[in-house]
Amino acid sequence: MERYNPHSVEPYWQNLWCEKRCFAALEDGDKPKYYVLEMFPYPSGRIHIGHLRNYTMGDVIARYKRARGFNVLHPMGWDAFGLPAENAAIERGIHPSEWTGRNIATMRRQFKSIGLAIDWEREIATCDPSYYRHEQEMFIDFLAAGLVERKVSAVNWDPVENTVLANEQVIDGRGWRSGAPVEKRELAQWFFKISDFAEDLLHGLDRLKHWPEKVRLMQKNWIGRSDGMQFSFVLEDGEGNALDDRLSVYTTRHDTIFGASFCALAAEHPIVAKAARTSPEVAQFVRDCAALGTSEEAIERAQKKGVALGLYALHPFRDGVRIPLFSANFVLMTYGTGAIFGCPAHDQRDLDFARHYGLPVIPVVAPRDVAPETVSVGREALTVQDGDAVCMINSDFLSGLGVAEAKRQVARRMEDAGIGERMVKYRLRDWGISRQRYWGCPIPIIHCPTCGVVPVPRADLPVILPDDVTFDQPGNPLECHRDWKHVVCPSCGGPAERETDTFDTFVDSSWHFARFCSPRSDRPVDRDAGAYWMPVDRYIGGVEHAILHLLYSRFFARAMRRAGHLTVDEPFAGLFTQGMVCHETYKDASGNWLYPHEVVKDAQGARHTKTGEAVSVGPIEAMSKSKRNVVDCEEMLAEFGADTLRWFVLSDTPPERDMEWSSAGAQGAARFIQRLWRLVGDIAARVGTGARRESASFGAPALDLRRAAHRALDAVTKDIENLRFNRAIARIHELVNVTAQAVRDAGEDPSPDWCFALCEAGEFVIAMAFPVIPHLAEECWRMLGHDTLLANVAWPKVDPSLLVDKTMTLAVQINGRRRDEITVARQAGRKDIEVAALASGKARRAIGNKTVRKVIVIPGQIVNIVAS
RNA sequence: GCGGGUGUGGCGGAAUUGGUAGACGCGACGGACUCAAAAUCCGUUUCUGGCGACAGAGUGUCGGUUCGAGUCCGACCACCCGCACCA
Repeated sequence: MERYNPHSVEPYWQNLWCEKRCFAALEDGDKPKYYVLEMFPYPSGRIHIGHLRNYTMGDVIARYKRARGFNVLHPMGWDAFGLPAENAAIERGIHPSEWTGRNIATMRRQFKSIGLAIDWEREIATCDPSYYRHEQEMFIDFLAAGLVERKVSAVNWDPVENTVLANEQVIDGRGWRSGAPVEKRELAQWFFKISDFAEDLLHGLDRLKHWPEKVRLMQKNWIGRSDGMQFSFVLEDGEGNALDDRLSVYTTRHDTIFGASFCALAAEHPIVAKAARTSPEVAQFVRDCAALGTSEEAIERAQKKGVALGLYALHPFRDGVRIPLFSANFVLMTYGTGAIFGCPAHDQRDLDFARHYGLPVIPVVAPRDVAPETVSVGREALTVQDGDAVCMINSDFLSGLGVAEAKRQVARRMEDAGIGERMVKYRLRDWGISRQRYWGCPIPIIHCPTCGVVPVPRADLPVILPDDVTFDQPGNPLECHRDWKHVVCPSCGGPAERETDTFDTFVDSSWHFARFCSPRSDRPVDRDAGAYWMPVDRYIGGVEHAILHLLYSRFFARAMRRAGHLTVDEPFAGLFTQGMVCHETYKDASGNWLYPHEVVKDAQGARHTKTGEAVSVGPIEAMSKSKRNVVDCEEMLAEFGADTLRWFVLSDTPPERDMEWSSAGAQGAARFIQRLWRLVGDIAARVGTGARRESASFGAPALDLRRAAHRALDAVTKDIENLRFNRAIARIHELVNVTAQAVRDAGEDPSPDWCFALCEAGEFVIAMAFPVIPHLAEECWRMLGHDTLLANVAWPKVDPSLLVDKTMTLAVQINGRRRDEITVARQAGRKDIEVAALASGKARRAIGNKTVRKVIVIPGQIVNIVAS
């Protein structure tokens, strides 16, 4: 028999699906909608195996949901702005738009060759002015709605390149390209006020039932709500003279106020700056802190250091108690008020600091059953959990109270005294969106010397990125462009300058899911289309976007709703985070990374294909260009065809886990493809392609096959619904095995009941495999005599009566140990089962001369005989 | 440090959520077909002992609950991920 040739078959069906517009998303009819979306790719050049796996998962869902009678939206677009295009321009002299355009063309062709059920009519690219003009318009909407702010903020500045660097471009405190030490520079930048939504973004997580718990938790921690209070201390100098300044601190542990033994201020705190004017020691400390750098590593290594300011805070509840003020390097100016009170007894960091500077350590919370005077603190701070078992000690009017009640009392007294108030704070910061880059969406703002900041009038949108820029000098090409930024002020008509910053590319990706609903609309989102398709029912992508992209998108949906563009505020009802594709790593004797195709493995081990030199095999890691452990997707397609690759990347490994690519695995998938093709060929050869009628009666073997087929269909349906593709594939394998055996059993000239059962089993296999291997499935469908497109055929129906057997098989255990298996009628009662189990020879032998004490019968599952 | 997760054959992984551990695939071994190879097909494949029927052990470790534990509870070990001076 000839072999199945994917290279001739696959393009045929791809063209036919395209011609018949099978995957165009329709909004008509009574069907329910389903919106499935994979995170859109950055057009980096070529697709890799990770893309293949990611988009195949979405494709399976899209095809399955279509078969289940949904109107499916499954679009594709390009996250096309970003730094690599500018780097290509600098390194290879190719314009970013040309580089990006070529990559898109290549990747589109590659995606089409893997047979994705995409509505290509809805394709978008974020670098297209027809896309980003709406982004500019929404920025102006958000500005009007008070969701945008301009403020000064620190950036990484490369003094040689004369440009701002992203955090990832700063390596060991130096610019990645220039190698120059990076400076902190204060620049006026645009911010989205995402922190306005902190509470809503936090609460919204509770409703996202179809998100992985892990991602919800990560977002929750990122938003970082804390409930505390902010209050202020009266200050004195060393001689006891009252100061005008008050010291405002934020704490979540106001119950421990009687344990306070110092206050610590960030080096950038205004009171510290004031103290530095008169104290050289403080001034030196401030300089040291500034020089320390801001990398997390540096912060981690730095000792807990501080300097006394010579000032004192007066305890709010205890007359005459003076608490010394320090500036300390572990206090952040950017959180709370930039100042804290330290309670060393119950906080390790405060304790380390207090021990170092010889400050008192007063325990204020202790177990109720311990005498307060016996509580002492050693090297470890006492961790206190709130609860009935602990109470306040050494704390004046709080002593004896529980932690929660103590907090209430302190808050009430401070509020009554007008020195503080309860306050909620968040870790979440506003989203800085200004980038001093060329290849991004221009920020539609004009700076006028007389009118100040003026939004570009809507009639003048889009602000288009100029093509004629050069990359031969450092800095932002838009800044250097000879005339682009020089404009007249739309407000006063005087000379003015355009904003030359562009948006962070996360802005582009924060609303693309909405644009797909109506990609050619002259509004950002057509109201009806948005209301119909949103939210995305299933969003698929890597966990690396668990925080930023997903949080920004959630913010955008809220902001768009406020501006009237959307009717939902959660963009993604369901989220699925898929694992990465990994591969072994290889190095030659001199330590150079090798590509997998440069390595052969045989009995002697791994060696170089050309030199024959021994190769060392390293750990299995995520495919990356730097370690060269990548396989080219197009080469694999040329070798195996799309179906084989699609089948392989979903087999074996659960989709949320990292999988290992291996050529043996791909070959195994290829074998299955051939096997399925032969099986369907065998069935067609035996039963013909004519009409088949359900036989009036089925022989036992044919009925068994039908049962297996319906059981498999039932299981696969549930598995696909739950995205357990590896299990679905295992089930399909099982049915293929059973059906292949049945073909042999049925013989060359099968009876009508066999014909029906064989056909049914074959068609179930094809229909179930279709979402994963659509080309072969279409081909097989036609082999069985159908002239319809399988892409348009409904998912088969399970006959529930075929899911139950006439008999059931139960394990028989003696004292929890399996000894035998019995088969009884499905309707057998507990007593019948017990009798059958006790009659089993093996069971009897295991019982021996022991006495049966008890028999536990779980119908359908197990019998356990307890004997002693 | 804080938070979360995972641990099952040579490997990827199943196990109806407390009920026959190892489905399915990969790899390996044996056999058939072939002059030969590829392809294909049929077996075997958790470990130990035994020719065998069979017996014993077995889901990171130790303990507990239960007629029954991979699954639940407690303690520990190992690895992975996220956040990280957040007051």
